[in-house]
Amino acid sequence: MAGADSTLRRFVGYDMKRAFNLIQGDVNAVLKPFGLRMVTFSALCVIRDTPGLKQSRLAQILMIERPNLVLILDDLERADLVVRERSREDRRAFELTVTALGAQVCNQAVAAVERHDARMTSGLEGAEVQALHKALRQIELNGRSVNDPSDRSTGPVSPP
Amino acid sequence: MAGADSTLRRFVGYDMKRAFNLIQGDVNAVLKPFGLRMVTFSALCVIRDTPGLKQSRLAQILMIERPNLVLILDDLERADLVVRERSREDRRAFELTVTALGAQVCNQAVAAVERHDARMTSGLEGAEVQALHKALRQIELNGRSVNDPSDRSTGPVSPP
DNA sequence: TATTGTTATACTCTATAACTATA
DNA sequence: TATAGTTATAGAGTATAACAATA
Repeated sequence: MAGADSTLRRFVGYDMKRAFNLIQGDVNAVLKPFGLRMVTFSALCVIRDTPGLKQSRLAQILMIERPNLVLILDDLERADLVVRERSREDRRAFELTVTALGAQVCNQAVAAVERHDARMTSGLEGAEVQALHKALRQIELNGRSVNDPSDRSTGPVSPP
Repeated sequence: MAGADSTLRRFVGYDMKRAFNLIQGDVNAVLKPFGLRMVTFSALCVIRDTPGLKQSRLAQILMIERPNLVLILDDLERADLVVRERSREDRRAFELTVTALGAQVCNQAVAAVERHDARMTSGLEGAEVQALHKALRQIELNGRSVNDPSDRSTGPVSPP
């Protein structure tokens, strides 16, 4: 038989929602022993790779609103993984860096998430996983263009 | 330069979260004129394709908790798109069917979501979109196996 | 006047326990 | 006793307005 959700299975968004819900549940379980969630893990990685980063910039990179980032950084600072230091050039802003503990936890968490990722993509060949990354990034570009009419870099929206 | 989130870009989950957030925002905007959200649209489609469906079964199919489904069906019933009727065989249960209006709105919404889907996957060839569906469904299978050790149908988890 | 970080708030989505009515 | 649907509730995640300090 066809399956009760066969109409929905035609849509990428439906397959993606189901896959993502399972990934998110599993990755949060993987990160829990480190005291991290998906979003605090993401912030920790970006700060580690970009020392001195300002909060506004981090919010842009992760596409989250500034007010929501405050709580995420409070969380990371409380766990002694990240520090906020006043910028000397612009005393409104904070420069973000990871602590020694933060760098260590980040390394271990990245390794754990890599294992999680391998589990989630098992049964797919390397080329299939690369094609998946490519497709997801193309969709991200298309979605940005839809939400921001000034971005015509890839031209997927309706022609003039 | 490498991009501040290059560590995260290695993970399927990160690319998928970003792509899905954009898809979800766009599809909800597409569905708003129909008075639908992603989840009420999904429920409407499944009910239309499976007349007489019970609420418990629908919750299983869409992988949502029964209490949350109640509000979704209240929403659809209030809009006169779906009706709940007491089952004669089991008077605890409700049988779900779409109204004539529900069938009409479902048709139009499916067409609108098909156009949304084409927009989101533009720049990808048909074979790439098919490969995307395949990869997402494999991840869903892998994720189910992780969350339910009794499901070894595809064997992606650690061997005994 | 504009920007950085913050507070407060609200709205959605999701998850769990406990209730009712039926089986 | 077990199940179907419901209620109440609590926890995330997300979005906006308004404020203080600084530019």
